[in-house]
Amino acid sequence: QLGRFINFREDELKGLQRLVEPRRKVEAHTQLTFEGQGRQDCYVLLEGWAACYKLLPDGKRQIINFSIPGDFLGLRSFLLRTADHSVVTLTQALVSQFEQQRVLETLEDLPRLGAAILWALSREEAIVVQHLVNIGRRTAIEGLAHLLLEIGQRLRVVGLGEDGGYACPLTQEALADAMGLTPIHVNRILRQLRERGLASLTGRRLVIHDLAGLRELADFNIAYLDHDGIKHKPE
Amino acid sequence: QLGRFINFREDELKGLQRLVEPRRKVEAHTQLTFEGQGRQDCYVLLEGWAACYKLLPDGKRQIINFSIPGDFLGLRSFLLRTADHSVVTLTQALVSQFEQQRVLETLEDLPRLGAAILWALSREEAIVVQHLVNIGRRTAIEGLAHLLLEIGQRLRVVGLGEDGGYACPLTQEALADAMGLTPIHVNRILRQLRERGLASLTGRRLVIHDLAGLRELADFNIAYLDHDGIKHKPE
DNA sequence: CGGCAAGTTGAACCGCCTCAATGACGGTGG
DNA sequence: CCACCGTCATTGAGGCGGTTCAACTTGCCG
Repeated sequence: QLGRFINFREDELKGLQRLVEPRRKVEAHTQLTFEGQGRQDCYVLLEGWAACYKLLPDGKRQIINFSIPGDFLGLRSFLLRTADHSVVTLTQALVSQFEQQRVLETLEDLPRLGAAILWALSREEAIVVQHLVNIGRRTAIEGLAHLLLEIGQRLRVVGLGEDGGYACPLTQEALADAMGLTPIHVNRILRQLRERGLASLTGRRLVIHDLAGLRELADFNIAYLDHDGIKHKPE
Repeated sequence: QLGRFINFREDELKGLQRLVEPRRKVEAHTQLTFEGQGRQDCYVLLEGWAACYKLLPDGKRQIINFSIPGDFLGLRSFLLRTADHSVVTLTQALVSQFEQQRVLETLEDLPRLGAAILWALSREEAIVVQHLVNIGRRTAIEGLAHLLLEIGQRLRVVGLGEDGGYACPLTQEALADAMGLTPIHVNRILRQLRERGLASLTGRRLVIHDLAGLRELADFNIAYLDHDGIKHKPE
């Protein structure tokens, strides 16, 4: 995945591989990291879906973003003293773990790897920023449309999206926690999308009936996801 | 500012200094970067306040975060192909500019500098994530209280905050665009904060009357800002 | 067949928005 | 020195989007 940013040299690939510990299979609904924990490792999600979220004292949950295969998990608080969020799997998943200390050591030898991670983090933040706009300044239907389009595009980049839809294990409750809404309202918004002939989410699968219409509604600009790093500008 | 993360060596400081171009004085309400622009430089804000935001087609504005002295401007889209946001100054300001190309070259020689930037970016993202929670899952008064506390704490870290309040040039409109509300509603919420004896924002200055009460209301946990990098864990 | 998680629908309520008007302040020019 | 102006703050009345509470359905799995 990082390879989308720069073309790695041999030694860089080797260094990267040394970092990755054996893969681990994980059940659905398992906590991978907890908010507030001190020592933090970072994962790469190889298969399955996960969500990164924060909890409030009264039990409300805000999902920061959804992770699909190829994404980092916990990259954000990797260098911070305490994790600022929790991560939970949404489906069965396959992950591999990085150790903080070893990554830091490797970074000193392979500076270009650091730049690649910097790029990945920037992209992740661009996604979070879009969610902020979704919640803050878009109506429920616009924001939800945007979210569904974004996920579709990200899936396509890693080869998991087909035209016209994708397998989507997100429950209405998960979507609600991501959008700052109630599951009940998400249900009604999904119905609106269906009745308008734009998209329908039924039985773990999203079908897009009118891509152009959805994009127009959501004001979806692909630029923040489409980049493949600065490969286009070789050093 | 980056020095809060690691203790730099001599050569690293020198390399850092070579990167920084002459300081530039900028008027209030000047655009520093535009969403969608291709070539991007990155700034450090030395004096004054700025805001980073996105615009929607219908003219609505979402402020992503506020920048105070010591913050990077545009760090997030530094490595992305197109800027995902705009930056505008809110007051008169003093900035110095980095050039993308030269930073990338320097990173190869000084890998620890890369780690420090990675840390700064992580911290910035943690702030954005808090805003997401403010807007998504907190009520208007809780979220606003949280935002005001966060700014106060950040100011204190750079030596600009006094106990009991701080100079705050944010208009109610700016606060509204940050919180996903209308200026009118921000006004009413500020009144509530005043009437509850928690804090009052009048004439470019925020006075905090009951810090503990505010923190309780906002569920403010300082951890996401308090860290000073991994200095505590020398390599 | 029983049980649980997720989805669906209705009715009443409230937080925040919209539209509209007024007030307070600092700057500018006559 | 005052009249004028633009920007920001303040307040009211009415409406909409989204919530809350509650009930019922559907689908899956043992």
